[in-house]
Amino acid sequence: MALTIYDISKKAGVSIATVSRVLNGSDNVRPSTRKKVMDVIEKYDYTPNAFARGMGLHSIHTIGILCADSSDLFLAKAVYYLEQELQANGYESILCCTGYNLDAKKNYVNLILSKKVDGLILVGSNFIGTTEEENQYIKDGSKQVPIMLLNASFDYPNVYSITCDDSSTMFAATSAMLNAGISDILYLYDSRSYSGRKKLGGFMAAMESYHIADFEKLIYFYEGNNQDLSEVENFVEKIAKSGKTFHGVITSDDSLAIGCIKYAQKHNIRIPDELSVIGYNDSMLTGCCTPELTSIDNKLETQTHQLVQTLLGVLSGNEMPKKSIFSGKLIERGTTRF
Amino acid sequence: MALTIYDISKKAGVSIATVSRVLNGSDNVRPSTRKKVMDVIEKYDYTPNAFARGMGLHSIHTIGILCADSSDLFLAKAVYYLEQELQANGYESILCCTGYNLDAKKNYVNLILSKKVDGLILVGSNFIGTTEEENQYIKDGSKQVPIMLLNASFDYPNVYSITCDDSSTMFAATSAMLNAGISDILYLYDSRSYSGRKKLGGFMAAMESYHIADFEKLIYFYEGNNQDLSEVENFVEKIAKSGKTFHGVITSDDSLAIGCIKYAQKHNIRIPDELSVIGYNDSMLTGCCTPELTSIDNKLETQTHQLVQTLLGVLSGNEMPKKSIFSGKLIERGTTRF
DNA sequence: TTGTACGCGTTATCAT
DNA sequence: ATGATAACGCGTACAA
Repeated sequence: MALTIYDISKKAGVSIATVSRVLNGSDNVRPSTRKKVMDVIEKYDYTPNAFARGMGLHSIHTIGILCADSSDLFLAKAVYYLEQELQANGYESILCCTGYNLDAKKNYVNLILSKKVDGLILVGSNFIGTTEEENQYIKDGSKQVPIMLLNASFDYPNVYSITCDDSSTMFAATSAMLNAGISDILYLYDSRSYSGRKKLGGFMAAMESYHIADFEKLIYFYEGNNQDLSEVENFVEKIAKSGKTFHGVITSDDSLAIGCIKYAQKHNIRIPDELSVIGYNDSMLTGCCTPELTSIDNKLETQTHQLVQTLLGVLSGNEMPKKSIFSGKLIERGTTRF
Repeated sequence: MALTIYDISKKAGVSIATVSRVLNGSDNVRPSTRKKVMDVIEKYDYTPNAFARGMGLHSIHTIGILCADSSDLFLAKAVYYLEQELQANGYESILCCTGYNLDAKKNYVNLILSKKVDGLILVGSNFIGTTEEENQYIKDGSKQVPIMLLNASFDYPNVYSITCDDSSTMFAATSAMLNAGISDILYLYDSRSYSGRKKLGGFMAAMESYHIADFEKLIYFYEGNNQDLSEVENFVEKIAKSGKTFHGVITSDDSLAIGCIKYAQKHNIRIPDELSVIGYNDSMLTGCCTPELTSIDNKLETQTHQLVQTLLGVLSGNEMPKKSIFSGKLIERGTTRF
């Protein structure tokens, strides 16, 4: 059986209150007493029981992190940065992988809230639906703890949003391609999430502002697993075989772009001479192909930093910005020549 | 303030003991009483306080997961599978990213143990050092809870190891390349972890058994970040420029193999005609290059499944295998022709 | 500066 | 089948 505060107090010849004071760094304890207690604590390697502690304190410096799939390149990196920054600030994190089912997410939120976490971070815009009904679970949760949204935005008390301006970033990227004289652009996306809609919106706005006719016919939604690059390649091949022609590709995720490059290489389509490609997220995948993939850096590390700082501020009772919006940046590599 | 079991008992007109019985699915409750209580619980959306519960139960079905870097492709996937399987079995997981510093890991283990987790999973073989001293923290931890090692092995009471037989798998892969008539093989690795040493050992054993002379001169340790593929490419280029020639490459990780392929493509070296390449982990990177990368599948999902089942068995007090070893498999794709 | 005693919300052990 | 009550280990007023 593990030692309790009573055992320590007895061995040190003081009361439990004194041990508690030493433990929690109270000033009102004589140095000699403090040392006496510390010696015993260290000798027996005593650690206070987290449950008993949490009961009184009503918090144990723990943040719940929810993400759909921690093996997704983008989400994994986000989780990593978040965990690191929280840790550095004395917080621990409970991770839950919810999958992409909105119903399941609701249950996970309740589950993790019952753990009395101090805050909740929802990683990825797939946590935000389009209807009020779909977002009710966020409203409910926000009544208990602050909820932080990474890469998504939702207006509600005690809900804070950190995003990259996907819409205007995508607008800029599309414009760059259009300016380079490429107007038959295939747009590939695999998520209708908040962020996914913003990206698509930015693309469409750019196409419209350049008065490109019938551009919608080159917009495709990919249903499959974006980690299966061969499947993506086949998807693109089908589009090409259906008679559609395109000299540019813009995708909502690097993996989709890689699939396009694979397609092009298979058919000896030269990149970027005959086909220009832009991905999204600026992940490690950008470096795995030849030529390397032009992509959009959405400043993930900056976002996660801001998120944790905002959360810490909220938990300290400070007034913090409800929305923090960063600008993405087009990182030009070999698959484009603008 | 959240409702307590007292509030519920009062509203339902029963004692807290009865509420507790309903909550914990005891049989000794009259159906009508159970329904009465359940109605109140649902009406007020009551959830028992996890801390108070943990105090009594001495556990709250939580497993600590430690990994060096949750954004590493292999580790991320492992974490995902583990979290899913634990969740499916009613366990939650606390994730900590420790980094690769052995000292830091020690602190994290203590930290997470103080949270009263029911077990500890160390993901990745970098948690095992070569000296007794380096592994002391595992011995210490195992006195409190069972420790599960994924992709590493360590002999000690209450420590369980799940591994892929990296050594013999690498031996087989190397042999396959040698049988294809390629004997000047560049071996690239980026980790001296338990698993890293096994792989290297398997490679060397194969080379020796085929009596290849001076093969050690083509073994290189890559110090950099394996997610930076261009850096890997440069590393390979330097080796080639130093006068070394090789017609085969075997790496300890897919990312290193991709770097080699990038090098080859840059110099118009035909794959697999002039250069055969084998990676490790069978990650999504295998599909991102043309031709696709031959790699070694180390059965990660099988391993994580076995790990969780073993852990659950141990927690239930069953006698479980101390070591579970699976066989890896060479997945042949376009970068080899055996 | 230090100690006493109570409260936190459960579960578990007795009675009834 | 149900109720009363004692732990569980800690933080913290309040007292000394």
